[in-house]
Amino acid sequence: MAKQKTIQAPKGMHDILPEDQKYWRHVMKKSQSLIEDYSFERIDTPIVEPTELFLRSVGSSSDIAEKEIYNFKTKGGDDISLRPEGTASTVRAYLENGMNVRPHPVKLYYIGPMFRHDQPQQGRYRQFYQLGLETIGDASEVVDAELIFLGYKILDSVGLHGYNVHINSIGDQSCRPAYLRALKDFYKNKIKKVCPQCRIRFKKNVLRMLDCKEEGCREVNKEAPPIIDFLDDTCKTHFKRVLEFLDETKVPYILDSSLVRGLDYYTRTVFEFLPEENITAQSAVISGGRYDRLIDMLGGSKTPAAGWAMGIDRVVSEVKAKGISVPEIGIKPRVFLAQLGEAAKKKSLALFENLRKAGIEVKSSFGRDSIKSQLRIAHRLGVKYTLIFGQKEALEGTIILREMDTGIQETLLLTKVVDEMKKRLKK
RNA sequence: GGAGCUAUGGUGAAGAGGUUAUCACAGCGCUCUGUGGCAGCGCGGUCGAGGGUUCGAGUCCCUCUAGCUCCCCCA
Repeated sequence: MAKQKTIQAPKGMHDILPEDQKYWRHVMKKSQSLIEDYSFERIDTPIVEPTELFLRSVGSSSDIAEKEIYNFKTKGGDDISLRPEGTASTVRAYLENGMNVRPHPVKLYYIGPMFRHDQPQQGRYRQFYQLGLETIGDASEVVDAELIFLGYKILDSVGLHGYNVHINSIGDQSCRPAYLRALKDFYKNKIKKVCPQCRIRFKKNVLRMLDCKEEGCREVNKEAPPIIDFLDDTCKTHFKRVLEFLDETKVPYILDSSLVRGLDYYTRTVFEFLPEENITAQSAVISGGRYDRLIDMLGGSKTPAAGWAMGIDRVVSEVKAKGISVPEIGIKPRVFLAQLGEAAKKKSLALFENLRKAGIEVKSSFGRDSIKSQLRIAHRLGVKYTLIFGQKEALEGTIILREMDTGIQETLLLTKVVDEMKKRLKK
């Protein structure tokens, strides 16, 4: 029979191999414990949702909706999408499960894979993992600040330092329209100087013109009126107070009037965590903001909320790149149980379990037959002792204990072996 | 959507048109059911896929696919 050709993972998707699991576990454990200390509760939602949920939340003119969404029809004809982010699902679950009657704010977090049909490159995958926080039902500035502070603490706790919070306010329904008009006026007679993409943005979403990276556009944008000047009193006060809270927390932040974010649902505060140096399009490890209108956009009553999402893949790859040491996963064995012959093999399983139950870090390789290969494995594992359990021993009810460093062997009674091992390993 | 680079056993590499594709490490097996850390021997690739040029291609050309990277954009 001809050899079958192997199958690759879908484009932009990859496996997380055993040797990398410790980094993932480290990042998730550290962040989860901090988040739970701040009384966020975990929520898990389906990885697919009705496509309309994302179109309504993220905005139909956003890149996510226009070209990055994985959508398909079910056999029943429903239009379904793989989730491109977590906030919409969380809010949907909040509304659907009547969480609006719980004491507010409702503080939720999620961890899981997200999907965007995008061109893969460094720090950017079609399936990637996010950890996100949402605080629903509290309009006060301290919420924004707490979220940002917590993000900073999380990066710190996994061992990543040197990140700045880039922050801006993009106003709300009452003051943003005036700003958008001003922006339109500003760009009107400069339209031939900006890139083609921006000409489209001019019609669809002027705000996005501000964070265009094209050389020509950046030049133009320098002259653009800053949104701060257009914030109304409540938005301005909100922003000011968020910054005051941040001053207290000592989180390093940078005011960035070009930061507008790609999702339509944001109001007022928006922010990104970026490294001090070598900023690229994929540098943001955490980003988020306030979204006071999303919940009513999704059919709830008007409820203020704020949140952020962290790209776990990016954090993990930074942790690896920086050589931060993380705890190993699994036991490092101190005893190897080698067995040979049918009789011994049969009894080995029970013996292994007895040793394990006694708290002895033991490994074995039951499938192997030759003592030679078993000892070789024992050696590679770096165990201190190997227990050799053969035909003869199984018959006599004994077992050989070999000290690996010296090669000294002695015979023990099978009934005594667990106690003896416990005693020896204590030293 | 646009651009560049890459693609040889599991991993890392050699092979710059010509006999059975080389090496290291790892894996597995055997020598060896009774002993490891430097043993010996063996197994496993048809060279990303498909076309083309040529007497002859891993080696040249084309297309596709994937990986990496950049633009766009995002976590």
